Amino acid sequence: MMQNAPAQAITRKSLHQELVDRLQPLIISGELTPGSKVPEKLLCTRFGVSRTPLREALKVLASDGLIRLEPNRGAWVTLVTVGEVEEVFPVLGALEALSGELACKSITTEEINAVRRLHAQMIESYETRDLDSYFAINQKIHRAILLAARNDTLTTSCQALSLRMQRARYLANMTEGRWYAAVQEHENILKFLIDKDGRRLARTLLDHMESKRVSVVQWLEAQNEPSEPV
Amino acid sequence: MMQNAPAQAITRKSLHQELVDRLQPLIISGELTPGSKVPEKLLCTRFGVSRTPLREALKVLASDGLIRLEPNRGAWVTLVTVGEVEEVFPVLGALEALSGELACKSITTEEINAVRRLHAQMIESYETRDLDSYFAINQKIHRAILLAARNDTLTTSCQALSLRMQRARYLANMTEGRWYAAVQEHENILKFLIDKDGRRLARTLLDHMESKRVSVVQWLEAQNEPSEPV
DNA sequence: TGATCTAATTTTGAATTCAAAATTATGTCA
DNA sequence: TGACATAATTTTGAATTCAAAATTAGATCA
Repeated sequence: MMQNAPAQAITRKSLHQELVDRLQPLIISGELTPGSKVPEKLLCTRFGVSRTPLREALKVLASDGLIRLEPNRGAWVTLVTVGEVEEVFPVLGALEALSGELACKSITTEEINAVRRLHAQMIESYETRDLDSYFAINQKIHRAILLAARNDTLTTSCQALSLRMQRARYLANMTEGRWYAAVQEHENILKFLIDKDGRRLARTLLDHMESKRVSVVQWLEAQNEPSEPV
Repeated sequence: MMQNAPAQAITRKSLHQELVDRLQPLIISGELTPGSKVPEKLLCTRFGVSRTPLREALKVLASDGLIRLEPNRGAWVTLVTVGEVEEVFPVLGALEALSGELACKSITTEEINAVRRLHAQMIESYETRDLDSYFAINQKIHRAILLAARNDTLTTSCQALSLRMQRARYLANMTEGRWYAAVQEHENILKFLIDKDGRRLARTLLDHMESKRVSVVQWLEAQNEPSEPV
């Protein structure tokens, strides 16, 4: 009947939402192996919940494209394919460009300063070649611009797509040259944001995303070289 | 390792997916009254299913923004607010603009001819003042361009947002002037598509969406005039 | 009358149960 | 042995059950 309450039992908001929030990082981080089956039973044990809320969460994650449901065969962790990257990045580019444009219209001085500080931190991470930290701060900058756009729908859409790419982007090992270029792009992003030049910021964010796309695709193709593409 | 069968294999739809597909039209059409509670019990009876798959479907619809889940209080049909429209249309505009740009790169002559025919039909609906038909064909044109863009992610994102606006757009009674202007915009859309002028097509689609936004907001505000906004 | 408290009822959230499908294991025979 | 068929087991999908929360109805009293 009642299962013993495991270490960190979940009590907060709706259980399925909590599970969505907990499963996402497992997928992004690769702890749930891409291409593998979602271990329903194991996850139930781990989170101390029954199958009902877990399966509700899986339905939501499937509609976000993080997992794929095969009727009568279970749930599978999707893997980032070149085709998907080629599809998602242009969309993400368009959305980030919009976020830049809108942000320039409503961003406050304080918010700009916050981005300025984040940028400085990111440069520091770049100089010490701390990739993890670099990625994390990078994310924060993009998110800060997104929030300054004052459009929750845009934020949600961006985040959903971003999530799908995050696995790949995390793993994509930057070359020295690409890394340098990315930092230069970010200098421009900061500049145009300070200038509140929406047009140029949008353009730069679009190009930035296109560069990321190229970089991620290159990495993926290098990965697929030795083993099988899936 | 695990190489799966072709994606388009014989996939019976899962019950929850079937329910999502069935509930969407009920919400779009307004059969489920905006702002009202989702009648869980009634829907179970109507569709002859238990609460489990229905509730799974509701979670997915909630993540699409068509309903809102209030913990311990049930599911509520969301209503289109001015704020939401002001948020969604710009995003939809950016995505449709992208779709136009991409479509110009890959659309075939046959597909252009299909749009041409749809356009002609739409003009006919306009001339006979058949609003239902006009809306339906209008949708098909936008969808045809979207499909020509060859980007499933873009299609999915657009459709999801479009769905949220559809209720409002459906109800928005066009003024004679607005309707005429919309038809003119569509003349340009067709022209730039035939010319494969991605730049101008994108621009036109963006402006078109902006016009729609204004039109829908006006209608919504007229609605909110007599009664209370919720 | 109507405001407030309490009990009954309904609804919700989630665990459990159960049938159907898929997977794995076992046995048969060329 | 190994290809195939069949039985046992596991997994999945969905109905049912049950406890908790919310809502409604009813009673009490100022």
